[in-house]
Amino acid sequence: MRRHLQKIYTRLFAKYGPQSWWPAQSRFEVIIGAILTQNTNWTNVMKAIANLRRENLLTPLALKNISLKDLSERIKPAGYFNVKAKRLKNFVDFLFKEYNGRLDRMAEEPLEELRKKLLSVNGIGPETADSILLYALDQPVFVVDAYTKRILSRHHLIDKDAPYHEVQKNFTESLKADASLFNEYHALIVRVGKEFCKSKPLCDRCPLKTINSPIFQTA
DNA sequence: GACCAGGCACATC
DNA sequence: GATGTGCATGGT
Repeated sequence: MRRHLQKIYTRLFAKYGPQSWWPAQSRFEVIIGAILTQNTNWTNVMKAIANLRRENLLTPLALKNISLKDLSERIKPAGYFNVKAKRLKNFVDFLFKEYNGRLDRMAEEPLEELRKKLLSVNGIGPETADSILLYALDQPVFVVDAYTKRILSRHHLIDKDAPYHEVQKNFTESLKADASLFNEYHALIVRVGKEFCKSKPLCDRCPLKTINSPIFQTA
């Protein structure tokens, strides 16, 4: 497993180079994006964030003060707008309740404790929590997403419905706990996934096709 | 007009 | 504990 995961990273980095994630202008914007992108194409999320930016709504205080209805109107392009407006509100309420609305205070929380607290917020699951920890707070936490599972399971490195934590463990046990490495690795997985995981003919041209993984040893 | 996208919570068995 | 379902827009 370790060798495969290291090889996949090397291969992806060689092909694509640094991705320099997260595409956002502030830590708070990273968190907003992490919630809005749940099961949603990033281009739709960008439209929603542009709407928020236009009205200077990308701050904890602004989102605290806007009504649920007004917020959902503005994030419509991101889809699931009623659910997501509530989730954004839930996070902001949490931020004010626990940290006086300040991300710098939240960032002082010990990592494990903070992760637990984030997961207790309704609408923040493991991937969103870990995205916040890694991409907003620069903590060495590996983010697992649908592409991660799809790619590893297609290479027969994990079961296709392996639980989140199991998949994550493979990475943390195989790699140095380095935030910038985890940052690039996840971004690269999304990059290659978007490009090559859409159909079987594409899959055959994927840069990961020739890694020395079980699926190609037995084929 | 299907099908999919950087999930998550909740109902039901 | 496993499985199913609702949530919704915009691009291919």
